[in-house]
Amino acid sequence: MPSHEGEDEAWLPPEIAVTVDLVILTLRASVFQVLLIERGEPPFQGSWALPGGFLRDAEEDIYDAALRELYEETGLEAGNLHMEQLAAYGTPGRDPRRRIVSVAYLTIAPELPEPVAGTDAASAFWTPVEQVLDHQVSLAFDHHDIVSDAVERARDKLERTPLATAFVGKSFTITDLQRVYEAVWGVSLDPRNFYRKVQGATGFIVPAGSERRTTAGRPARLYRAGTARTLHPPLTRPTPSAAPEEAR
Amino acid sequence: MPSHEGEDEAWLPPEIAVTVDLVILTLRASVFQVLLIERGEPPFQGSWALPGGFLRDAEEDIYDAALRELYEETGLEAGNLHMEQLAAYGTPGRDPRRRIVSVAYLTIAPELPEPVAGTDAASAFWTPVEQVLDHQVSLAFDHHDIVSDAVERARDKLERTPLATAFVGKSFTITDLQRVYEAVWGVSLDPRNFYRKVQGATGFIVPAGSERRTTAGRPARLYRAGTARTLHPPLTRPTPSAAPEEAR
DNA sequence: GCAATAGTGTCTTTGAGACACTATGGG
DNA sequence: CCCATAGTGTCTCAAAGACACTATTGC
Repeated sequence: MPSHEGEDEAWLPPEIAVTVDLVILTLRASVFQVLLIERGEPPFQGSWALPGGFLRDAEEDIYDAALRELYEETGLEAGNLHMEQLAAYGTPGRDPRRRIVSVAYLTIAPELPEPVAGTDAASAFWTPVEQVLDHQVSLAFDHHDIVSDAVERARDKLERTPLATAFVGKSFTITDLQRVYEAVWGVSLDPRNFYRKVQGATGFIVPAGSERRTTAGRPARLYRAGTARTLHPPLTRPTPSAAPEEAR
Repeated sequence: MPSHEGEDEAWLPPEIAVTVDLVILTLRASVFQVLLIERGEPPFQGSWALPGGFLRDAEEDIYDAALRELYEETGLEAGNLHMEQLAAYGTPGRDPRRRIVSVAYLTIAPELPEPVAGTDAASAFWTPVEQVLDHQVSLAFDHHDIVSDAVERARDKLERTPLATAFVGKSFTITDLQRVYEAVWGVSLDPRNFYRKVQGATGFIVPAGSERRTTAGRPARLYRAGTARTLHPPLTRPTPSAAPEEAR
């Protein structure tokens, strides 16, 4: 990597501020929801946005910063939570104040006992993902795009990874899992075929002993997540383009 | 996003340098290769590394910076090339000089007429991907991890997107495509089944008129990439874990 | 008994993999 | 003719989707 574009010796790289943005997804009452906050400061004061913030200092790891923001915004601890990096967003002008590169994280949380607890609880709330995707609510910065990317990533990973188990508690029924797939994919699935496929995916779920009583009907067996990191065979999503004819 | 961790008013976000790193993948003589350079400056002077560099200034878009580096290192222009963001890498200490966040890009190039042309051609060379994955060559910084992630991404996208067409020229034969899959996945495929699957994937390839003569054998029909953005049905990779039994 | 949910079995169609065969070029 | 590569057909098995049926609870 010789000389930087042939500039003079005094050339120094531009100094840029780095933030993390969190797309925290969950199911609440079988509805696929994302955590949003109302911004208390400019820019976009009063607008809705993803939780997030600047790296605390030049020594903080990006992943650690995401964990820290997660805790500050929701009170959630790292344990048992799925969090993975989504992408970096750094278009000049995405923040009107200054140049910022934001690293977005995708976080999946099981349904929580209380709406949202944490430092900024007052201004944080769950919103149906569909309302964001449909532009029924508009978000600050490029956060709409980030949510879109995160949802697409989640939908995709449901097919070939046990990600769905991150949406439910340690023990869950097969019907619980089905609700995850239905809510995230926005489809309805045949429970009998779903049973067969989930059971057939090696290492996806393993029996967890007891049963769960429900208000009505036969009690369901409980399962917990298996050790598989990928699903064989995968749980394929019903093709949204029902008949992909004529691709010319 | 109220007060930043309750620090005093004078808190300012840390200033961080942003770089781009390019994982440029291609097939050369049916071998899956990645473009590496020999570093001419510290740190890691003399080591092999991915091409890349700092953002030129605070107004340069990250994607544009990746395009610029691509041109500077290889002479390749944006057109007809596949380039997508891979991920951000920002572990403190990954660069011994200072804190750096690097945004890696995955680039797929068709086999090029000459080895590598460009500003830094002298120090750039193609290396078999397998040698990098196997640690037969070691790379500066965390570039080994970046290459691993890039290869995994490419392998994955071959299954469900027409990414393979980015490895070949505008016109190609089905056998050309098969060589891409075989080299990237590191497997050998049955040409007859491959034919059926590629032809059956709607919008993957469309006939391109003429035929191509080869040194021996029947001339092959030429195709060009179709308009499909995803493959239905997908071209599934032979399960590397042949029999994923006993996932407990 | 009835309502409601959990779980099983069976049939049909589709696609994957194995592999025999035909087609068309150059020597 | 032979060799090499291109392309087709056929069989078997696995998995997806549709859907009838049985099982176990609360009332």
